[in-house]
Amino acid sequence: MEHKAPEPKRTTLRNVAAEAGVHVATAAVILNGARSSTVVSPGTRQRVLDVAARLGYRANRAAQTLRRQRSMTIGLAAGPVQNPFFAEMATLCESFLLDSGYELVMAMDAGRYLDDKALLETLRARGVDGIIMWSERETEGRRLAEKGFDCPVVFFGYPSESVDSVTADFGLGAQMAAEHLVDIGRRRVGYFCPSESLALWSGNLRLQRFCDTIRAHGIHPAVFPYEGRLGDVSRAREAAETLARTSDTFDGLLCFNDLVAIGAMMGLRRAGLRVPDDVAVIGFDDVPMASQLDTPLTTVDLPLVEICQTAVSLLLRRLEPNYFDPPHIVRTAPSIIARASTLENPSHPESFTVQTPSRISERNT
Amino acid sequence: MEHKAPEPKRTTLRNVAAEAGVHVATAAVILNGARSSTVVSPGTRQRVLDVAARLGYRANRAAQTLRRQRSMTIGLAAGPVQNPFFAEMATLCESFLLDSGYELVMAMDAGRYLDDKALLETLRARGVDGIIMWSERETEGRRLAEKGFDCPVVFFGYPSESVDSVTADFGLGAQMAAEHLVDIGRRRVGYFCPSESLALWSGNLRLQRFCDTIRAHGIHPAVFPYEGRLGDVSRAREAAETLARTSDTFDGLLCFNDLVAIGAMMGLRRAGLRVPDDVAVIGFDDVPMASQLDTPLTTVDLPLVEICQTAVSLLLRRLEPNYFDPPHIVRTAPSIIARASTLENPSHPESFTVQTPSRISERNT
DNA sequence: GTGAAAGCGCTAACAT
DNA sequence: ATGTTAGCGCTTTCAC
Repeated sequence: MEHKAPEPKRTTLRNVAAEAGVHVATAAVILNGARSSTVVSPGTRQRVLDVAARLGYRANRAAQTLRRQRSMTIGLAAGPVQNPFFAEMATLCESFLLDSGYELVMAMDAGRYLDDKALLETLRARGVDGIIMWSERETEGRRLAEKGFDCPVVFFGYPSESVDSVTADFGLGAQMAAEHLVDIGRRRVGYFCPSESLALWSGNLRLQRFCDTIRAHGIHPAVFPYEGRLGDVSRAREAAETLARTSDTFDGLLCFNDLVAIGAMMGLRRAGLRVPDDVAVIGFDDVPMASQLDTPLTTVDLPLVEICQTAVSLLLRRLEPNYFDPPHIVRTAPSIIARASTLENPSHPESFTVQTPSRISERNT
Repeated sequence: MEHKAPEPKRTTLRNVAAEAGVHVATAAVILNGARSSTVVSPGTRQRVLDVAARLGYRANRAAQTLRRQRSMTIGLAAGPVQNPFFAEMATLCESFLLDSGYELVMAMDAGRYLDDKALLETLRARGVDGIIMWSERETEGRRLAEKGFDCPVVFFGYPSESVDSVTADFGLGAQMAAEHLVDIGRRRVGYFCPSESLALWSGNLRLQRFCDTIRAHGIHPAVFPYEGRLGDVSRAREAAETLARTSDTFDGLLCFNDLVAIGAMMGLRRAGLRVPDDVAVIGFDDVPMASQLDTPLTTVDLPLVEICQTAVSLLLRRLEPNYFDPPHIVRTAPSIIARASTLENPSHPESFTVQTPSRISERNT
């Protein structure tokens, strides 16, 4: 039993041209606006436009890409989109790219945890003109990009000598968090993080600077790493619960990120500890859920909008012909958003202050 | 100051062929495995393979797409990836597609809330061979797909007469949830949902069947809609808080989805109500966070893996030449996962049972 | 102001 | 077993 005819062949430029009685080249100039010396008469233009509209013409991207040698797409190689931080990042990048006429294609990886080299290759094979890459460690992909990939790459992560990069001052963030814990009177403070984060540049930075800052206050910091991945709330919860049951040596915790902090708060609570009364908790990223929790979470907020905006413009700049600037390094400053999870007087559970230092954004040439 | 030379031109099939001393066509058969009558001698094959590896040859997708008239990509038009349900859906679809040699391109929409017609067009313009579309309402996009788009489309949503669709029995889910609330002794039960959901097929289904089921038990159900979007936890929280402060006519709540339920629980708690003691709460979707909450959430779990798997195979089937079956409708059954948010005796906060009816998957011809 | 022609990189039917 | 040929749909330089 036949249901439908084979698909209607798509309208091509040739069809439009024929129907309008002009040459394909003319139609091309009118419809796909190649900047050309060609000027067309208003009459012809309108006629072609009309015909195109009537026939529902849409340019064939593959053909355009092949001919123009650029696809007007940019690839994003980041973490799994299940992590709200990366979901947000993807959305922001896409938004800024669209403003410039580009489209975003994601190397989603289907949770297969390919190495980032494969991600890069996949993206390039898909014909992207450039790549925004979350790069937090010395990986094969990073090395590949650094020694000169066949399309421009921008890192979001730690600075590179040979590739544009945009980075956030995670150290400062950790310092602010540490000082905040001390400010509210906590003296037995620790850093709680999944093992995966220890391999990351920013993970180490957070850890180091947190400890340094705490020590500068004459306090001995504790570090509580647990076996787990960055976005795994349930591992964080289990680990925190275990930790709380086997040790009571802390009253303040900086967590690697908000997801970890959310897990931690739940684990602590299951173990009978109260947040912030017994333990103050701080996260990183300000994911949407953070402000909605029963105990809203104090967090170090990265200027993600600025980060994505910058990454996009750096990349698009590289795409301009005859642009051979040395690599840029753009640094952005985090801010701390204080909420109930670090409230001094936990009687009313709303956020009490938002401390936002002016953002620095310097350029290093 | 010059930083790097213009990009190295990519290795093309012609380069490889020349270097290996064979014709491009031969190289094409060897490297890009076009199914052809052509058989090559092992010697030549190896030589070409070696050269290709040495030169780092990768096929130009645009050229292949243009020539083959298929891109080996499938588009996904669904909700925003910030919603964990859609993030999961995207990941699953991508995974199944990869298994079949296809890639997933997402119409992410950058939070611009384009109508789905525009989404479809965007995807098609990007050259996808087929589209998986979340379709829960009579929209322009749905109509466009139903009257015959120029590539196959599969709906995830409610059944269509002219397009393949996969759907979950949301009605059954709502019924199970309603009965569960009654079972645990709740008598003043309501349905809590964002206004956006009322426009959705499944939203109405949940609402209707919930009310019907409740009435069948001789109880008068309440409906609490609030102004808001599907994935907006904060609006749900505010609405629930307001509701709790202005009315105490409920002790059991079915929420449109888990995100709404999470917001609801927080709002209720802020208003001084306890979950499940004062109000039992149920969600839909079983998002990862649901099981991790302080009060783990009872939820109606959709067989998302099965749904995505099915959508992918239906779509790929349509792509086969000479396949003209009438539209398929595949229905999947939800199950209810009972956790602490509906515990009868809320003394210990772990999940106490997982009730999973066998899944039905029928086909309608 | 418009048309002609060449070709982007690859594939598939056909010839040898 | 390999080479020839003819484009896929579009852009761009150049000629008219």
